[in-house]
Amino acid sequence: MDVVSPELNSLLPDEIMDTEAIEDIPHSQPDGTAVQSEPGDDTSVPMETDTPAASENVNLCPDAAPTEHTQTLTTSAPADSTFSISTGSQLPISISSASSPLLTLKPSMATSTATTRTTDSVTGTTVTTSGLQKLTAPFTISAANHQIILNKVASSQATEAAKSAASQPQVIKQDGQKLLVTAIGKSGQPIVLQLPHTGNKPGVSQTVGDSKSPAPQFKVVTIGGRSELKPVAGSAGNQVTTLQAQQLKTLQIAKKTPTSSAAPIKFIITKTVNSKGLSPQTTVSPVIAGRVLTQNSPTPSKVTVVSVASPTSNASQKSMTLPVNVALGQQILTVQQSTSASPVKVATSQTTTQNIKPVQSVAVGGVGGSQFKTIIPLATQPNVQQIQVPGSRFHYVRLVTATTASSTGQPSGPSTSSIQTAKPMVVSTGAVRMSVPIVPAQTIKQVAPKPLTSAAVVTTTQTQQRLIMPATPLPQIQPNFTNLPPGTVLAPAPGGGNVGYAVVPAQYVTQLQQSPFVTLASSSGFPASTAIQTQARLPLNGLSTAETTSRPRKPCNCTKSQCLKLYCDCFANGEFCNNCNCNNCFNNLEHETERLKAIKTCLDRNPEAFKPKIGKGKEGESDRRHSKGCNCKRSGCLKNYCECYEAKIMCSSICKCIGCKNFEESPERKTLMHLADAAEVRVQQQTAAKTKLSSQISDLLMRTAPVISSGGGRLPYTFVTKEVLEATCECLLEQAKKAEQTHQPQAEAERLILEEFGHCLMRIISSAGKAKADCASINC
DNA sequence: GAGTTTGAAACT
DNA sequence: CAGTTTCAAACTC
Repeated sequence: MDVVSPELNSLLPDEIMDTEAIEDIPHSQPDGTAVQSEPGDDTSVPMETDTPAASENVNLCPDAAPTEHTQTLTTSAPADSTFSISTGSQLPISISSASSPLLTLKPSMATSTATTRTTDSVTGTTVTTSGLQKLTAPFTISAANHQIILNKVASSQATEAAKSAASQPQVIKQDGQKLLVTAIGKSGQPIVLQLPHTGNKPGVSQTVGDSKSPAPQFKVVTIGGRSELKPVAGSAGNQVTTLQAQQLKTLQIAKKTPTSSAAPIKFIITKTVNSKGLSPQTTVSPVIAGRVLTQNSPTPSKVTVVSVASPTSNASQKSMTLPVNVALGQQILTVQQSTSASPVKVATSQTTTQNIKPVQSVAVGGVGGSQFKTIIPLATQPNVQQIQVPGSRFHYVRLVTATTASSTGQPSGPSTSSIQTAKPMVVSTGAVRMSVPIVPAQTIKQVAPKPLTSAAVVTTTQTQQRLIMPATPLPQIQPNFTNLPPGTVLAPAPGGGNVGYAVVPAQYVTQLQQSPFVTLASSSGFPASTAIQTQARLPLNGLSTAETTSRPRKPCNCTKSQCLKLYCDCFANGEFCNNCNCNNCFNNLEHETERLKAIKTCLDRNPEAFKPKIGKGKEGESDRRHSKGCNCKRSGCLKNYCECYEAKIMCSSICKCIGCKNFEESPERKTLMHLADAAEVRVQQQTAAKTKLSSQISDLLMRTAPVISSGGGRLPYTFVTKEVLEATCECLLEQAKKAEQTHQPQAEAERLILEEFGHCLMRIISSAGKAKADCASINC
């Protein structure tokens, strides 16, 4: 299976994290395509925050004994001890194990994430591990010091070396219980994760979660960003299991600096913890840029997520009560890098038999079976997993089909562990998974488009969706993220098994979910009920969010541009054409390749092509002005031909217009504005009147429906309904009370009541007349 | 709705 | 960078 090229991966925001299920082959994608890593994939997948390649290939455990207390990760990989994690036909990830002490997790697609679903060998609980993304981290596991060193695949050479040695079992030593993660930050400083020492010797089964052995803890350390511990509620189904093998951790570590985003930080953590032999002291010691965070947990079986270098840590440290199973000792930590320094929201898919509400679970699988399971309650439905990335303007939603998201646990005995069966790990491929930023129903602050390499974070209320990302491997296309329009949504492109992400306007997510594509691409069928709700939009060309939100974009009518040029407003706004009148439209997912080329062309021509034209003006000038200015010659800049006028801003000094009348003192402009205002008021009034009338008519029609049905030859409207009678009577009674309270004479009271009755009759007649006329107009 | 006008985008 | 062409929206009838 083809994989997305590293170049393409480099284009994808690191925040985009998707998880795919890792399954046994029997649970693999319907087509059975297991992604195999390609040599070319071993080449460094460029990441903007990568440390120099030379330093990425890490071998931090020279003293590691290759065979001591180790188990191969790919127990059943027949030929090369390589198991592939296929993240679906579009998001393949392969993990190649090397026989050397170095254990290489090599996602063939950097942006792919993996959701590993394994079946606990003992408890039979199915656990889903999410979070492999951009996992280009060959890591070594030190047998001497309990360290696991994760690092990116710096070069193909390293990977090839790892591959060549794949025939040999992976050696993971548990002596140190230290976990070293490198290449996470730009600084190149490794992160050392100190694995908990359970005190148990390797190979000795230990029950985790019971009264004797508290649940193991592991700490997830992030570089930069605030920390927020994602509570992971262990469920009753998290039974204690005995581990015999490595434990897999998948960490997603954001690199970006924390932002003002209110989105909680979450991690996608997949961990297969082999707490056996680990000392009771659970310590995660990340070394970040020389900083070492060491936190000791009194309860070795507890998982702690710690955010490092989080200046704005507002979330209390929460412990994830993970029922970590005691196992032989080695841990596999996969670090999912993100350019965001802020931690990312953990999104893991839960697939258990437990009666748990929408949850996301961390599935843990190991040679000895699943070691623990993490259940993360979700606010959203199981099939729509939101991934909020603080520090990013994106909100991601992972669309998970029922195959993986809601798959039931596989009751399996101790001998049915998927990993134990040594079958290639294959991420559920048939499922449609998308990591797409979405804007929740409520408008949130988002981060303006910034270079991924930039640590600066600019918050903005803009929520406009733009499209930029390639869905197919297009190495030659490298959009300038600096100029990318905000609000990019990533989604897997349809139809292609080798495609990665497609840039989808956020609102298109809903479209996708409801479109046949999703249904077709999804092996299990994607519930349409997971539609994402309303989404805010960015100010468009200076218009406020409210304006753009309340006013749907006009459909384009392009005929010759294929909607792949800036002539097309949809394309220019970074949106897919939807409900447009265009012909031969290529501005859709089906033509993602062409579209991406067009995007690149536009960006090459004008790096700011997708930036809003209306921006902040110079100091002393209007707050809003056209970025380039207009060039009007004949319209006097008083027609919508003029982009300044269209944006309801005045021309500025940078405009090159001739005969401009779009300035402050222009009488023509004032007149036009007044007329426009008056017209707008009229339109609003008319709209309100129509709305009110329609409502009334609808109400009347509903009330009179039985009468209509029983019709006869009578007037189709019987307005003297029970409700009308009651209302009339109430009016009359009220009038009588009023007369009584005011001590009116009886004659006067009767007069008032009759008068009120007359008013009621008039209202009834009036309504009847209107309804009749309107009904006649609509052939009622 | 068809035709015209207009100016931005694209092209040379 | 300037001139020309293309294009689709805005506008007019």
